[in-house]
Amino acid sequence: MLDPRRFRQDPEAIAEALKLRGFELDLATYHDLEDARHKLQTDVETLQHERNVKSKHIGVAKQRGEDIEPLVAEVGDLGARLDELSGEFHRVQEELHDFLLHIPNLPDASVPPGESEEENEELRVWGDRPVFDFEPRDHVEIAGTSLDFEASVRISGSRFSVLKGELAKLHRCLIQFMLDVHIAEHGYEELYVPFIVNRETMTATGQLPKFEDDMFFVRGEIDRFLIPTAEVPITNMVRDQILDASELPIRYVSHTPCFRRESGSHGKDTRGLIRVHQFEKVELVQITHPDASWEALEALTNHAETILRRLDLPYRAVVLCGGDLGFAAAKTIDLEVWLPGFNRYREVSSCSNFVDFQARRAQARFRPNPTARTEFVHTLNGSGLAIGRTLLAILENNQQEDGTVRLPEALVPYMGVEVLRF
RNA sequence: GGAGAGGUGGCCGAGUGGUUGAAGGCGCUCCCCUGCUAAGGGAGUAUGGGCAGAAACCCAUCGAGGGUUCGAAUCCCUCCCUCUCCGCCA
Repeated sequence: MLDPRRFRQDPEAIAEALKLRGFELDLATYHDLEDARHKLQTDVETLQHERNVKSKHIGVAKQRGEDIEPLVAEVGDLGARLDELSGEFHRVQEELHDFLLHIPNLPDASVPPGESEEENEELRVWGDRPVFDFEPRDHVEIAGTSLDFEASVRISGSRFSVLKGELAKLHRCLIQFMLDVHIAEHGYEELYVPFIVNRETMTATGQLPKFEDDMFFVRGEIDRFLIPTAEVPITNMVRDQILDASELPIRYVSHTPCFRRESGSHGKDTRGLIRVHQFEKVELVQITHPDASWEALEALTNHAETILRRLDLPYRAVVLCGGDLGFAAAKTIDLEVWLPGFNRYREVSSCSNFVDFQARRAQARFRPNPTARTEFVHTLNGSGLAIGRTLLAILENNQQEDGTVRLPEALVPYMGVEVLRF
């Protein structure tokens, strides 16, 4: 959520800034709501004050043993008027709050203009794309029967996967490898978290209220959702907390499954492991001091890149343009791995700084020093990395003519072999 | 799933209808005292909002939401959560 004060001060400037991401702010509605809110709040608080004062008089009079009837009569229909006005006030306040919850974060000044991923800006390219003296296959062909979509369709439907044997093991080893690096070398603390979360949690990180249709809903006594990313439970570790400045930065890493409806992507990426309803991810989250978040974004991105480099996977880093930026992000750097089977780069990690946008929704604060007022922390996250896509990148980049796959050195100790045969 | 007990500030904890945003303690901040250490004395110390900030003033908040009342931390209802015992279970 954006700062309501900043909003009040200069809504036009906010509208202008949001244009970069292609968001048209409804200023007329905003002004109507804000004006109504202001008037109602003043009126309601005046009436409440009046009621409080009179009630106190009654209390004092009663204690003295005086007749309180005239005083009670004096209060008259104050309660009724107050009920009516405060009802209206709360309706407007809620409407305004809901309006603000649907507004995306402001793009950082360094975010390039643009409408779609076509206009993302390439930051750097790493590694040599493999050259094959045969026609490279895609991961579905390479994995053969180890990737059993016939089974996953029977079990669940389209956009799920069943991995078998060595392929399933490689999947597990990738998770282990990534966790090991981030914990031992990058200073992250590992978390095990719930995969089913409540509405408040989903609202704090920005998935709700706007993107409810993209989420898997779990029916029950209270509304719950399957997490679309570990960012959701991890960032909510600090929801409603007042941290001590000395606790920052907090670095968490967690491996979780991620569940996505992919509702708007019918017919897109239907082959293989690229876009599925359930996939695994090792996620990095940082909670930082507001002054430290941009530096932290660089560090976090580098932590994710380290995994790609250790796995000898050619990749590039791109800055997302305004139009491609996610709802809650102020700036995002995507890491895209080269996929020979598709002859293109595909996203394996998305590293974002949300500045205080999520923190404000989550009421995640810290105290700069023992006597100071609280301030919102900054939150960041990035995949380190998406497991399924990394897995297929390894298959496709390291395939050999005979259909075997040579493992990157970093994985050999985990797998116990150097070459996989499917 | 059954029975019971609870949810109050950073923490512990008092408070069953009236100047209670909340006693007391711990912790923390500042000051004083003390030749180190230990200890002592004083003052301060919730969050958000009205309102960019400061002061003053005002409003809201005692798990959440409703209700009763002139007035609710306190009474009533619904929900959520925690703990104890029993049952069940990996």
